[in-house]
Amino acid sequence: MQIEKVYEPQRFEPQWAQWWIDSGIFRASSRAGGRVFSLVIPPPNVTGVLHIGHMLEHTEIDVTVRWHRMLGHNTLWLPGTDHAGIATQMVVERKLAEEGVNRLDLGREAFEKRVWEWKAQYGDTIKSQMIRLGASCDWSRERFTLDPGLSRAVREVFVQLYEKGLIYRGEYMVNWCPRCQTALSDLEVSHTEAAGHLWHLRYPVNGLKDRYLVVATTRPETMLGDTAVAVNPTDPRYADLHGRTVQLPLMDREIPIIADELADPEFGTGVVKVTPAHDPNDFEAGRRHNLPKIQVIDEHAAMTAAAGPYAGLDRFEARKRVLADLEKLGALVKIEEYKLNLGKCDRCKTVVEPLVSTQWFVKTKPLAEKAIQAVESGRIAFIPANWSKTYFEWMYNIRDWCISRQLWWGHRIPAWHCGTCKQITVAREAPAACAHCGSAEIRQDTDVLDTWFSSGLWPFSTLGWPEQTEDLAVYYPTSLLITGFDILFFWVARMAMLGIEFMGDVPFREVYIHGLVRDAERQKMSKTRGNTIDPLVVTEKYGTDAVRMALLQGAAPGTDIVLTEERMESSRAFANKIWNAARFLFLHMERSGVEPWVPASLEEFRPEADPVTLAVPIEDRWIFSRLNSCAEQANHAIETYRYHEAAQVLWHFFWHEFCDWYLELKKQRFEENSGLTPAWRNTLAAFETALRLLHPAMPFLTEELWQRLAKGAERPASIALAPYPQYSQQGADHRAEREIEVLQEVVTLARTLRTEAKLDPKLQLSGTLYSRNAGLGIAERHTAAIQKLANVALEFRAGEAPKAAVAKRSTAEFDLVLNVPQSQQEALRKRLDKDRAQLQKNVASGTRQLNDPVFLGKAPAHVVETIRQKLAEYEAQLRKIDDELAGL
RNA sequence: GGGCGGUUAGCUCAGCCGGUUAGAGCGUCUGGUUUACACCCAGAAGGUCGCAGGUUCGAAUCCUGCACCGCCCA
Repeated sequence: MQIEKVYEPQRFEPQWAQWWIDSGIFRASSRAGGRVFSLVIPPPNVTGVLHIGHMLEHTEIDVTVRWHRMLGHNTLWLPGTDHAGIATQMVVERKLAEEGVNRLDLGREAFEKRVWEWKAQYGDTIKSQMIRLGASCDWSRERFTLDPGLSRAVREVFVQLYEKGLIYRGEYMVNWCPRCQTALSDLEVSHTEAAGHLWHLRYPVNGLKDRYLVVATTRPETMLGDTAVAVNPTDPRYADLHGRTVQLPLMDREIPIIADELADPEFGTGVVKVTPAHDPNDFEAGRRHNLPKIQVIDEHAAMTAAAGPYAGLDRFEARKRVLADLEKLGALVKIEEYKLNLGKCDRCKTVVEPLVSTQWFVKTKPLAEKAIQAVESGRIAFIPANWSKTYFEWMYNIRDWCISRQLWWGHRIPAWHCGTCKQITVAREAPAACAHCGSAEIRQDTDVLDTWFSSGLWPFSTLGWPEQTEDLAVYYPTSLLITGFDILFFWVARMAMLGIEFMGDVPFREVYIHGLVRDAERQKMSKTRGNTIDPLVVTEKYGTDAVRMALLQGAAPGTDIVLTEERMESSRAFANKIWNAARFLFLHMERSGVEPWVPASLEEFRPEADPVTLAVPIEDRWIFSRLNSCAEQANHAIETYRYHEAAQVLWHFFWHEFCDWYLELKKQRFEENSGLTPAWRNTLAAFETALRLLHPAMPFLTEELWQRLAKGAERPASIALAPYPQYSQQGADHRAEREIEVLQEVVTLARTLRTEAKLDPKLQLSGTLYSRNAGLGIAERHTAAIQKLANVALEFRAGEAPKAAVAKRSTAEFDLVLNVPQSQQEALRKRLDKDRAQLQKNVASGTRQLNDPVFLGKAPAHVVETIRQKLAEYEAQLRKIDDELAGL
């Protein structure tokens, strides 16, 4: 039974990753029955690559999913990808540009073909990466948003919403990206602060000599499209001008002065220019006052013919020329520095241009109301709960959703325009004729839908809707969604609205919002900063399990995750520790002539008694009690998404209980050629149980070791299908825990004393342990173990240590005196002084409380009692220290 | 402008529905060539819990204000 000296995950991780998929153990069955746990993946971009944020997300999902699977639940993790309209189209366009081709030259059909080719080439990258990282999803149910079934769902939803009047088409102000050549929703525009200017322009009032109005603008080029100026109706400065006109410089156009709330009397001069074609607020004002819209900037951000002499110029060039010309006219009266908010396209960072155009919209208010209600009533719960506030904030202020995109990669809008009667036919399948006039001269709308429109259906479209499939019946609503806050509005909110509308029930019962992965300086990771961590690179370096553990350790709900090389190194050390614990066991198994073995039933295991003494070895009783407690904590932590706590509990148990104490105690017990004794069965069962506890967090290592351990036994095919250890009341052995605690206390006492006295570690010492209570008897039972672990031979005496004893150290229960040379007195005195100060503080604080009648009157009895006991202990310890100091 | 969150050991963070001497990992220091592991073992040092008030017998924990940092929405 050879096992390599050092943990080398690269040797076995890829094999298990592949075996898990090939063996189909993560395939869900809708007919399996039992409690259901289902979850859909937040679909990554089909042509993208995994970044460390995905790995965090997938690790958290995987821990939860594996845990449910081990609990025996009917568990489904449904994977898949998103077509990511703009992003993917951009990538392919860039690729074409390298070949000197643009998409318009190519034509729509040929372009779409190229994108599909691209998808075929790169579409499986994510999948292979996820497999490598051990994601336990059901690949037989993998979906892509442009699959025929999901496309059908998209058309069905579009048609139904249209028929309900919740989708409309109309001419409105939208965010237009001049580079992507498409409309964007409000969410796809990110606002950044930028240094700019506020230019003050002077417009002469017609019919009043020497009377001018001064307007301030950050975008002077739009003045070419001004069709009014506005003053506040309550502003006395301009009350006499209502109904008059001004003469627009450069264009020499007469435009009205209107009274409208749009003008804020407090801001600037209190007069604003009104450009209904190029500003959303002005657009609304224009509607209120029936103003004409003059479009002076086109969809390429160039000036239109309506801009007169500026026609054809780029918007920024036009700005310079307009300013220069205004200055010549003396119409530019002031320039101020100004911080402005620039709206940029999320994808390409081009400054968006507000343009009036005809687009499709979803009327969101009625959908949002139900989605709000679902969270208010608790049918959807956010974890951490605070995220519901952000959700409500957005939902209450929701605006209609522009869903049409002037792209070629996506779901084509199922609407046909009639060339004859100009009416629109919306249909699930391509109609032969116009539904209104019967004309065959119909053409499908050229726009595609916002990608989020299709991902909004993800929790049910992936399960087969609109077919009433078995999967849909069993796995919808999904149990949980784990995702990032950055897509709370884009995706989570839309799924909530659409799921409730079309399924009549919420799409998920809980939403766990994870944090952001940051670097050692707490910086966000980004390609431009160059501080990204490639999951596959670090996985190769440290092992997937170590990276997972490193991520989990930081994954406290509501906080960001700081991932550093040091943290991954220490996690690898943990993995190495487990590896070596296994190695230790395997070596001794060989010496003892023990074959790999696991219990026939992996449910609860009861440690067996020694056939001679008829007693269960104390360390076995203890480790099973500790396992029981660890199981309780780990289950609770995973159940409540406290991944950091699960990681910590498992880490501490394995390293500092199983390795530091249990295996150290076991070392003395192994015998050559003993065969598979009850004690061996206890040890192997304990180790096997510990591996199962760790499996959701570290699937590869635990599978590798478990398979070696369980060789030949009747058992599940994989540790992933073995039961997750559970707490049981009978499993708690308080007497065994007390025994080992005493042992630990005495051993630690002796070690501390030895180090403090700076004694040769190899020197075998003698000493005396004193105690006034039953602890003495317990310690005495473990004389041999104490001797071995602390290298000290003890005598045991009832009562207290002699006052004058030197090299003495005490706990509440014990005094330990080591027989050491007299030369250590100064070191001892320093330590005693320090301990004394702390104890005096404690005694003072306890005494104050116990002398306070108000405290005694109001504090609960058990608190008072605890303090009373503690105080007595402090006082006793203090007396002993005083005695020892006196003896020095 | 509106909203949310943070400030605890050198670093990264737990703890916060009030109640023992505030914890962990990493780092630091001291010592260690015990045939599982130096990716290790043993031990130690290190914190006025951002500041100022308040509530309470009792506050890192609850309330108010302030400062600084971060994020989201307009």
